[in-house]
Amino acid sequence: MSTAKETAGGETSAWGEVTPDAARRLLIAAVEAFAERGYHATTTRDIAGRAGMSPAALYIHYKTKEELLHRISRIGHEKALEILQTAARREGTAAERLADAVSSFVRWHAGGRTTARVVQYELDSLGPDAREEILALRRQCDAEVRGIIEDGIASGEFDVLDVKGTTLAVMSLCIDVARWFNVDGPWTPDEVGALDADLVLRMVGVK
Amino acid sequence: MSTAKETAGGETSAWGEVTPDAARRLLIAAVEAFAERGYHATTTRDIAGRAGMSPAALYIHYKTKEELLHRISRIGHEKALEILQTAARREGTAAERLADAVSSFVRWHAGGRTTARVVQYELDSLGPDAREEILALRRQCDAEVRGIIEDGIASGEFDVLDVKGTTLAVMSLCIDVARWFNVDGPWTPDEVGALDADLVLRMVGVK
DNA sequence: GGGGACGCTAAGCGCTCGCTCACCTTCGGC
DNA sequence: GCCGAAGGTGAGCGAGCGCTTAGCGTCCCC
Repeated sequence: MSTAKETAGGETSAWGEVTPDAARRLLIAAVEAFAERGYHATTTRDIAGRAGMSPAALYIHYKTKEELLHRISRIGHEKALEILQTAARREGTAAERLADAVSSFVRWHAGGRTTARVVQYELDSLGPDAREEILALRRQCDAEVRGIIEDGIASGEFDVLDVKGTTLAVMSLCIDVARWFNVDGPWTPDEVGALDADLVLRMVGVK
Repeated sequence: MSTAKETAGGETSAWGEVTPDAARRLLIAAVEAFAERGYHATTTRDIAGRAGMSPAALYIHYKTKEELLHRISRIGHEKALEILQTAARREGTAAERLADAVSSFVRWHAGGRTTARVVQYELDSLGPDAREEILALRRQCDAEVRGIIEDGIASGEFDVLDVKGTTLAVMSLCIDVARWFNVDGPWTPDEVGALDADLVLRMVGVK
């Protein structure tokens, strides 16, 4: 549904929906800065500088520094949810859909590590209202994965003791990729995705 | 070895080695503040205030705010390594030792979530030299787990395709507990430890 | 081709940060 | 009973923070 662009690839290609051009450049600069140094260690001067603009330019397009984080977080979570929904709703067995969900979700965390880091680890830097909005999206992500696992149990494909706990463990495996994945490391995002998909199938008792 | 106190329990009980008393109180205050708000969002006035002292008192016991993080990080990593070494070197099959390592490591991350959060997620806030020192400890932790997995493969207990990748996945499962675990949630640290140990055994092909 | 909306900058405001310094207390040793 | 070390405080420094404001160029529209 919606757009049909790259799912797990380019870092900057996913922000096409942000306009005008200057606002998008600032947002991409903010993603990079937040990912490298963290939200609180990043200054508005740093963001504006990366975007090739003066510090004041930021406030033409965004009311506060926090609004930048909020926008990044919401767009990122919406993308993550879209990835999981696509995998959950496709044709195939529960095992196939779970493997698809994990591998594409992991690919997104590895390939778009810069974005994923901000999305997954800077949630607490948001104010209460914004955080609650993002948490709702995160619960939807959990629900998509739990749905697939429940399907697999119902069809007899999976052997799972604790649905909630296993769901959380699957999410852990995917999300933690954003913490350790290194672009210069020994793996490509595809390889990590395939590896983790295999491990997850083992966790739910397939094969 | 060394002390024989609680492994996964009380937050503040593990800092007995820090003296004098005022230095320990400041360090515990720093752990709490860093865990709640992050290193960069925490002020030295906040730390001193939590310890019931004036802002200047901090600099009698620590040269900089970063030295506090460094001390916390080193002691925490040493504790984590000790937990994994104890499990790796005990008697028993590879499966028993792996389950022991995962369950006690997860218990530490869940029960001591405040400390574990700082230890696992504030590494990048350290300067280059301190970070490199901590990374060496982290590599030792990985090596302990990888060792158990290799033992299990050699003895024929485990069926693992990618040793390095599987090791990383096991660590991910344990470490990510510090991100999501909630003291007021539905699980005790013991329950999460047992659940994750079971899932890890499935990942390495036991049962 | 004049005028207003838009996008942006230079300068700087008020504030809080990490950290320092001059000074004060407490206390064990002789 | 005096003395120096150890541990603490109140005040405040210079710097850098998030954000604002006054003003400048560049378009589009009629």
